[in-house]
Amino acid sequence: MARSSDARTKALATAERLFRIQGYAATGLTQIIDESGSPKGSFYFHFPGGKDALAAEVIDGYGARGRTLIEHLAEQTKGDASLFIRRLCMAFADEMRRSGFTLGCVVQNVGGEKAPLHPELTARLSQALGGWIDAIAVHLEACGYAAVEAAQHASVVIAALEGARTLARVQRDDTIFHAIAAVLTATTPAP
Amino acid sequence: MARSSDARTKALATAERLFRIQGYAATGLTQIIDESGSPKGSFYFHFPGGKDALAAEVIDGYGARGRTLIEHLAEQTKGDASLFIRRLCMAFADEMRRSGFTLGCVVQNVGGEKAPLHPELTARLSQALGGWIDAIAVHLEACGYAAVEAAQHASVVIAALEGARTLARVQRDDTIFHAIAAVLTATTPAP
Amino acid sequence: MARSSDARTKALATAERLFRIQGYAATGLTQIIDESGSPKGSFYFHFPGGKDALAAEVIDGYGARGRTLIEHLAEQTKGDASLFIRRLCMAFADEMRRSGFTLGCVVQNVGGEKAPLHPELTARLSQALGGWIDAIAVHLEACGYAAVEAAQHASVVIAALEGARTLARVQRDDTIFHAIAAVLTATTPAP
Amino acid sequence: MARSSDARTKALATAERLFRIQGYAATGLTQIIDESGSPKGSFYFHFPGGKDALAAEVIDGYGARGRTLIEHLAEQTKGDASLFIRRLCMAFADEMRRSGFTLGCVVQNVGGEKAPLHPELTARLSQALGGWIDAIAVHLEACGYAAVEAAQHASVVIAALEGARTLARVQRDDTIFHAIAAVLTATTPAP
DNA sequence: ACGTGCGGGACATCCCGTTATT
DNA sequence: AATAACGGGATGTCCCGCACGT
Repeated sequence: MARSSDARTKALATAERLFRIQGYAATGLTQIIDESGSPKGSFYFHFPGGKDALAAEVIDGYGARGRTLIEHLAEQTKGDASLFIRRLCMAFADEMRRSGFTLGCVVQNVGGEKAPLHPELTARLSQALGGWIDAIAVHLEACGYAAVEAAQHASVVIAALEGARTLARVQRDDTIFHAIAAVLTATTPAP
Repeated sequence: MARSSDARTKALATAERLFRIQGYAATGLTQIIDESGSPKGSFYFHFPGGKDALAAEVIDGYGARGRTLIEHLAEQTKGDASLFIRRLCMAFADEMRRSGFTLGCVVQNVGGEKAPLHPELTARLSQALGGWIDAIAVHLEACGYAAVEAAQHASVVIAALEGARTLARVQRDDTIFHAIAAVLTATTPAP
Repeated sequence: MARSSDARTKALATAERLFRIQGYAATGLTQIIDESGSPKGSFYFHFPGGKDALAAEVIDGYGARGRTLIEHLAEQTKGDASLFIRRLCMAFADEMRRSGFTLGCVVQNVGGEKAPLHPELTARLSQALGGWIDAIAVHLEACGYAAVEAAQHASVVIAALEGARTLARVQRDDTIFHAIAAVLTATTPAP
Repeated sequence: MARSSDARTKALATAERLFRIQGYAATGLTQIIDESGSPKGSFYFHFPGGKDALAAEVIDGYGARGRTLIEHLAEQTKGDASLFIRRLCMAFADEMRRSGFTLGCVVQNVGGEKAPLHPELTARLSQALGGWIDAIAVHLEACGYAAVEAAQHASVVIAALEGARTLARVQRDDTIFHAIAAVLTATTPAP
């Protein structure tokens, strides 16, 4: 069965990258089309809803992949909440370093421009965030956290990592991720 | 005619507000001029460097005011690190709630669009962040933290609060600030 | 919809006319678009390089058409250099008169604003001029001039005609073209 | 007696230079004011008529100085029309070379943008040109030319020199001035 | 699914001329 | 005679969304 053209896929990947680096408003459709090498004429065939529809798909995909990463890490660190958090922080630090401190978070960048203006997109962003927090909370609970503390700690982990990306990009330094790992594992129960 | 008009001040205040709500690229000069009621013709008289120069001043002012707020809170909570952190989180939560979950952070929004692309602005953003972290670290040390731990904890506080704004705006909920207060005060030394 | 629209052609023709009357800087893109009736939205589709790219094409076209005119006149005056020069001067005088003494030369007008500032455009202008001088020199040689004198005389003919346009426009009088014809044919070999 | 401020003089000199290099429309008042170092606030005190009034004075001054140069050269070459023309051409070539092939003619540049649009300025340009041609014609007559031929030859000399500046700037080469000297002295009466 | 072209508006920037103040 | 500030418009550029035809 023929899979749908890769024009869609390439446009989505390029848009995600540019949204993470430049944000939503600063990224023009022209730039997305040019850099993705995808054809210009059929953009509105693939994305009838235009730039917002593309952003919606980017958000969903980015959210799902983030959740998958978390679950993958959780499986590798069964029962050890401290190790899990450290691994998660290091994953963020690695990506940041490898990208030359250029990659931000789609949720943060798009949310910072659209949150109060575009309810539908904001709901999607909230879902992405919620998915990550849930996945972390599930694992923390499996590691011995009480339900309420697990959810609370999970949300703080995500908040800290989100903010850490801003710090790391602006300071061009990834030590903040180590700091978070240290502080947020200080109270974890022994595995 | 007034010798020194308030056009500059009004433009800066409006720009700061809009940068916090919409980000940098999504905020047009026209919107700043219109909403601030400042004159159009003399914009480049007041800001010869254009939009970037205006952003630079916004960043510096925002950074300085943030530092002042932190130092003010520190004076009110002498010796009590836990109380200080809780007060700080509540200040963020209050502003977020009062703004209807619309106000983000200048550093986060501008940094998310400019960090890897505009070194001069990025340096200013880094200075603003550094000022906040320093001010917190100074106070934590005064509360009994060792120097290294004080700096580390201070940077995590800022990272968490930065990220919390993203969460709060997107989820339209300020409980994240309480979660941060709870988690980050779990290990503070007794006053 | 026509597969290949005439918007390009119309924009180029209008730009040439306006450059000849008003020069480059004084001619706005808006005026070109308005007067040519060509669509605004697709201007940068047709001329991705903007105003400069349009000027480059205008220069090339104007240069080529000038050369064609010269070669046409040369064919009509085989062996008679004096007649050729007189015909050429009269062609300039006719156009000047018919335009109500408004039409200058693209090379002169664009060159006067860009010559030292824009090397690429200047090179194109030089090519246009060189083409005209070459075409004249070739014909003069065919009329009995020695190679060196042919090239020299050709360049003087072009210089005089260029300057004559300035005189004619400013004085609203085309007698200068007759003066040039008289002076520059005083030394031509008999046919 | 106190002479009027040099702000006027500096503005006029700078405007003349910029008009010769860039033309009228491409030269902003801001640039004139900045480069001349003259105060901005009092520009409209010195030139109540604005940019056009300044241009008018530039033209008059440029025309008068050109006429003076011609008369000076004429005095140095009494009775020798051929030497006079050669000296004149060399003066143009020298200035062109010394300026790095950047200086055009005020009459040509301003006339090319304003001739059909601004009768008053055009009249001034015509007067400047007429003054030069007259001065040359007077001298040629003194060298033995008949009145009609003197006037005719004078106008061709000016036309050729005007056009030569365009060629020289665009080709970055001053040989055209030598060519003109050679061709236009081929028929001069012996001194 | 894709290239070409259109429509109209917004962008940051810079312009020239005029004020009130000194 | 110069300053600081304004008014409003124009600049070139680029945008997003949508037509066509293939």
